[in-house]
Amino acid sequence: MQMNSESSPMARIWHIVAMIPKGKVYSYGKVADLAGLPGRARLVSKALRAAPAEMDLPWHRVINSQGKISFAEHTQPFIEQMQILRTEGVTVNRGRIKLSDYEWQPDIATLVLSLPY
DNA sequence: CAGGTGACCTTAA
DNA sequence: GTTAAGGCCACCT
Repeated sequence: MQMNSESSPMARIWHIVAMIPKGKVYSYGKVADLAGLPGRARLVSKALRAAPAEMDLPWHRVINSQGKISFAEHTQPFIEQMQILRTEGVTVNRGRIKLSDYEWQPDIATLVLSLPY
């Protein structure tokens, strides 16, 4: 999906989230950074809520900077996110994920080629 | 316009 | 390992 430099902030966020590989996770803040929106992590959560279901965006791979699922524990969304991550091979304990094991390490070259110039 | 609220982040203790 | 404060920004009362 190639985009021009006029793509909306939300579209750029979706684009980055779609690049997170199965079995990996990435934080709201870092997604915002790669989308060219430093300091706007909250916009990422908004974008995930607003994403059309048909996009099949891997929203579950986005967690907070402390390596935890951001939904409140024991809530339905929390449980759902944890279950999906586990089916992808991610170990989750009490909503915590070890970033040293599962954080996405984006490839700069690939990234540059897929972003607007 | 003035708060309050979030699927947030960094820093400092 | 925590938590608290301050910052942040889009939205809603």
